[in-house]
Amino acid sequence: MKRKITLKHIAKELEVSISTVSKALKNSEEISRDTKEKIQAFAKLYNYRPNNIAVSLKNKRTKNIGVIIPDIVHHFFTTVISGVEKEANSKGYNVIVCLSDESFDKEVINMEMLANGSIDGFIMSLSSETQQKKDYNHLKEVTDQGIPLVLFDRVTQSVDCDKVIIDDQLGAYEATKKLLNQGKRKIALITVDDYLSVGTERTKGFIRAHKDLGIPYLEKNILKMPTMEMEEGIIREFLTKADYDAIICVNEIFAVFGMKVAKETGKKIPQDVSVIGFTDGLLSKYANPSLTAIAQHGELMGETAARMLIKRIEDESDDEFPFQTKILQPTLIERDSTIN
Amino acid sequence: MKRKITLKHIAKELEVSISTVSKALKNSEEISRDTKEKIQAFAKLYNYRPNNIAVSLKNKRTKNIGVIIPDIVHHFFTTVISGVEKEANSKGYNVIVCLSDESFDKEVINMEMLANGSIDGFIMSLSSETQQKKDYNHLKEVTDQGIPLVLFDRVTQSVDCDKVIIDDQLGAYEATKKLLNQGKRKIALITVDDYLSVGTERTKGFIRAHKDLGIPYLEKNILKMPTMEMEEGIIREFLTKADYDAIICVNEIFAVFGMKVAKETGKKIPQDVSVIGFTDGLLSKYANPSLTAIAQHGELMGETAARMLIKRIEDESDDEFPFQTKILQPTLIERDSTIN
DNA sequence: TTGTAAGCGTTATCAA
DNA sequence: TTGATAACGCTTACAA
Repeated sequence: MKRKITLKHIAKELEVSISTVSKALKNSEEISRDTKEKIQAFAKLYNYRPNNIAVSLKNKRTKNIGVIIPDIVHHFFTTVISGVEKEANSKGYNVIVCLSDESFDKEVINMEMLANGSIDGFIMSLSSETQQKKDYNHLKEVTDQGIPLVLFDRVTQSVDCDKVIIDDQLGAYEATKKLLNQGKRKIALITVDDYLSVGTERTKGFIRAHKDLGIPYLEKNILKMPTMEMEEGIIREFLTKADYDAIICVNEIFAVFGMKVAKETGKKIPQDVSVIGFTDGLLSKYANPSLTAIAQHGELMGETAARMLIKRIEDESDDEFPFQTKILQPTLIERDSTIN
Repeated sequence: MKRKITLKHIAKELEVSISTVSKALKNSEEISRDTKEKIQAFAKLYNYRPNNIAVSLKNKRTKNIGVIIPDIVHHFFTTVISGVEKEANSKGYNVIVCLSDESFDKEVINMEMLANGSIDGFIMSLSSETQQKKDYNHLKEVTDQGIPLVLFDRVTQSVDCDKVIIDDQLGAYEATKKLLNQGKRKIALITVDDYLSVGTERTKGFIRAHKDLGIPYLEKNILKMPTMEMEEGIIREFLTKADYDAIICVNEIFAVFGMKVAKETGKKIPQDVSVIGFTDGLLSKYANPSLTAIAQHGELMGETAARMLIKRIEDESDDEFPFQTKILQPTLIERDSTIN
């Protein structure tokens, strides 16, 4: 077993001091060419690499970014990680991923754990429990300590930090408007309870589109699911009883399932019922018929969040620049579940 | 901005030595009750938390696990991460996720980066490029340094380490047998090129099932895709020309798409054509008709890998126990794309 | 019962 | 041009 080699080993072997080795490997002007060459050759031969931990302790920079997300199974979060990874890696950062599992406690624990020196900054999306409790002390603790934080997608007004969101209201607005313009008058909306920021916004957009076009929306056609978790029974019951000619859903799983129930009850898609879902993931693409979707651009969101965070981390100036909220534009991807 | 408090601060404030503080916070018997209480109260008040980096440097233990996977968009890898996270967190470890993007170079870079002290061990699945090149020096370097490594799913014989795989051959074998037993005689197999370990194994299982039942398999009904990436054109062309009464695919994306093409050409599923896919993900569950799938138990795989790794990491005994390869059993989940 | 000092692997300042 | 030393924050053997 080849043990990892350190500056000390090289120094002893070549009978120079540790600091000479350190400088030589940094190609410092202070060291003579001969010595540098000798040391560099030796280091290369033994494949020397500085120990990240020691460097971190010294510099108080870990080059790690902590990402905390509610779950990893929803395609959207996956794409965000992918974007964060990409941007972070290109700037020499690693990504530590923690899952809160939609639990407040796990979110707090993970945050505390990482905040004790493991990372230079956080990128996170709030767990549903956190949004429900409206308890953001753990976030404030972290920002108080001067650790940069970027919230994305599920954010809160109560914490001062950089944010990246998509214009959820606009996404819902445009989807709704499209359907209304095509003559749909009985649109069903399957959304989530208002404590989830995305639920509120999307519902707002839905209502606003109706108002703007002077068409009444049907209160009883709005279903607010308790969480983003699939509960087939609730959706099935709702759609069985409701009178609708279109469905808009807060995520693609609900949408695909809604489509299924509609078909089961003899409705044709998109002729009888048009369906649009949030999140443009694999499900939407490969559903049958393929699903018209509101793309949330998760990868871009991740990249943007990472870029903002790294800028904050690497900002040397003492006068802090003000926090920003970047709002990305959703895109309607038209497929076969709506009339084009 | 509240700066992070250290032992030094507490020591100075309470006019004791740093080691007294350290011991008091560890509830050491050496320290008097009075002193301990005073110190603990102060630490609590100021919310003292030891700096992970300093502890890591001292103990040569980071409590971080590095996970390197080819991509994060395939549902299977996502579930593996989820399993690793779960097991790791429960044992006090964080998970650092790196994506190789199926690239050999990125795999090497990520590994080197993490190997320099950032993690206590690796869990990884080989990138396709690595399996193609058959160059595993980066893995050997790491194991030579005594860093534990657990390979999962895409593994290689060439590296001595713990491994977790599912019995891919068996999965394909059983799926094939089921179809043959139902009278299907013209099964099409959409797999991947042999350089990917999973491709080889699944093809073997397909062929073995035919042999065991004494039924000839159709060489021309086997399509080997260049990678796991979707290339609609290739699959569409293949299925358009082929004469088949069932399809088995190496992943659910291929399967769902295969189903689509079959339907487009007027075939009924499952009456005319039965379809089975590897990976039991969201796509399979919500496809229409829902897809019979060979579950790879990604979450269990992740948990198992993490458990094996942590055992290795925490093993104190000098006589190393031999490397293990755990083989998980796939499960056939029957849905509507096959006759039950 | 408390404190001193060495050490983990680096970097950086200052002295030789 | 090189080296000794202190420092990052913590742990621990040993001394007081």
